[in-house]
Amino acid sequence: MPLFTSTYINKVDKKGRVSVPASFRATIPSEDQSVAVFPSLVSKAIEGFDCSYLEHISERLNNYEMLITPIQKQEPAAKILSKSITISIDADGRIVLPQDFIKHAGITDRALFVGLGRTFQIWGPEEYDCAMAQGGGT
Amino acid sequence: MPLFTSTYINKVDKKGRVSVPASFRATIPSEDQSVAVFPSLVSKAIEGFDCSYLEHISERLNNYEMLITPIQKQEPAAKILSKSITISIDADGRIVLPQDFIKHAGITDRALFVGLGRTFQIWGPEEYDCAMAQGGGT
DNA sequence: TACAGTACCATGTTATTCCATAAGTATGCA
DNA sequence: TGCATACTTATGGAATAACATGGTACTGTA
Repeated sequence: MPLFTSTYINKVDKKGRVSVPASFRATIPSEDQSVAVFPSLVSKAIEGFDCSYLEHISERLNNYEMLITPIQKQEPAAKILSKSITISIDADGRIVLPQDFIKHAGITDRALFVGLGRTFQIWGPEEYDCAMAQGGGT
Repeated sequence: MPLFTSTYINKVDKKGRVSVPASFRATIPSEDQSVAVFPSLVSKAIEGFDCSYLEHISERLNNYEMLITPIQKQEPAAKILSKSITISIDADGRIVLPQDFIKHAGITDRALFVGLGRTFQIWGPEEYDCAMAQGGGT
């Protein structure tokens, strides 16, 4: 079951250190205990996935086309790649989120991990509730 | 293909532990003795199915589209994934239901398993009778 | 030397595994 | 057909392992 599912809330310390939910770690190949993340283009959240998914995003780009296309007209995939970083998961199962990512998501002391199958998101709990209340409810 | 059928009532202990009906276990592939469950989006019940069905739901999502679509506009499949957990069935044929799932279904000390073919539901017996009385009965 | 980043260790809590028992069901034999 | 035996199933409790989290020590860098 290589899917990210469920939601978890973990604490974030002053240095931006936070535990990755154990079930998320289980879906990441044990060889490269690391994840790729970038600030969402459309939400106050951090998007995340395992690193192999980066290649999947890259395949959407025709890199030659990019050479002759103004940056304003380039695909979202280009923007995603330019904003993504890979973070390694330490021996205790934690990652350190960059301060600007934390700021983008409005995270203070707690992080909400949302599993979405092949990808996941990291939210500030309050921001997530707020976003879901604005039409996310079914 | 084996199907979930019939209904069973089993006891739930203080920790949320409950036996999965033997006939349900028989319909789950013996390799991964586990089930996926989530709080129903439309009922006071817990929805359940074998894990391969979770992948089926995941395939409904285009995760790349998700990266450029606000969460408020995402389809129900995203919500299901974000609420689903996979629970392994222990050596004694039991699972542990999370407290918030139990609360959602109004379960106290007994759980009603309802077979629905490819999927099943877990209800509090009283809530089920009540729901069936309100026009659900066929 | 001060700082940021990283690795290491320690602890309380929660979840999982193991063992034991009882009840019910099917099986075999006289 | 009646009775005894062996299984499966459901359930309760206790031992064990995993997880999340806070803190400290080490590393390199400005």
